[in-house]
Amino acid sequence: TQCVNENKQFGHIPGIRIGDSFLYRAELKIIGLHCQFLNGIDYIKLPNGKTLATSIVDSGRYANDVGPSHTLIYCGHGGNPNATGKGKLNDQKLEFGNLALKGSMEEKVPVRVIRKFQGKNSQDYKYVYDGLYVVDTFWQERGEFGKLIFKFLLKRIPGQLELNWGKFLN
Amino acid sequence: TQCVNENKQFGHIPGIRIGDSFLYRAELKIIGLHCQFLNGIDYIKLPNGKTLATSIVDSGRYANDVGPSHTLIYCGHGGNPNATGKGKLNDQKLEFGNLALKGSMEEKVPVRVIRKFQGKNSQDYKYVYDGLYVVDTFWQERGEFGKLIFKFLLKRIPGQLELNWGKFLN
DNA sequence: TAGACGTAGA
DNA sequence: TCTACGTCTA
Repeated sequence: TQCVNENKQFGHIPGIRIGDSFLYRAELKIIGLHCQFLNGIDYIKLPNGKTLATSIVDSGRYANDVGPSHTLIYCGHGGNPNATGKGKLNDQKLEFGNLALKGSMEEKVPVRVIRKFQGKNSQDYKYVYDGLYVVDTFWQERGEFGKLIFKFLLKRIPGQLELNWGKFLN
Repeated sequence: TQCVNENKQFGHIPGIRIGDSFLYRAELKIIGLHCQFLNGIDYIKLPNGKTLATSIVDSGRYANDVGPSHTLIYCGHGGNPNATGKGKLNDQKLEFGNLALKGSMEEKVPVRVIRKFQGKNSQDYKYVYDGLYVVDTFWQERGEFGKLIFKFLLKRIPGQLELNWGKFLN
């Protein structure tokens, strides 16, 4: 219970390099890379009450726009349980992780991005640290289930080690 | 994905001592103490097709009969989803983990026991290795939801380091 | 108490 | 696809 989490931090985590891979969300949490078991967006609440995102995980469950490029469109959370369209559907609200990503944009504070690479077999996957991104902008649109969702455009900070996508996709 | 799991083993795990504690089920899996994320009963299938239990976790979610003694009554799995009485209720079947515990009894192969000690706060808990037990006998009875459940009586093998229960309960 | 980008195995 | 003694936060 005395987890690294209590010292959540922005930016790179000392000792963790871009391209480092992990098998379990629990590892990300212990290491401090992403201190949430299930939630895709982790954030810190500042003394002034404002929240800023520290890290996001793209695991492929949401309709994120992802690929071997330097930009990433990440869906907000809430409203569409499990992204399956089953359960109660609601418009997403600008709260919690969504609000934190907006805060990160306003303050221009970089967000760690962790990507899940999924192979053919369900057990064949990895979480890979992809480095720091800046939230460029965000907007609302109708999701596949007709409800409003947030979309955040993130841009990878230039000059960071390139991720070898081919190494993880096979 | 190359997990220790592929070398599941019976008996003590080298390097792990009675009283060692852990925070996450994922740790137990990585270490090889209990190679199941959620399931309470882990087992090995022998070449002859028979299954034997390697380890069980008592997390307090089932109506196990537990206490600082050298015996333990462990409920079988299945039939009562989440042990909440909600969802489909069925009689438990003598299959999977339940069948494996029966096998362990017949072959007198010791089973590792891991206990979850839960404090007042939900985050205040530990999984503690309690050593090796032998399945003494088992029976069926009606559970609180009217369905048949299995109960396994396990006896702690004498001569092992005593667990300091007071250390974990507070 | 519900809800969240969880994992593995049958 | 489903279920399984998950884990945290709001």
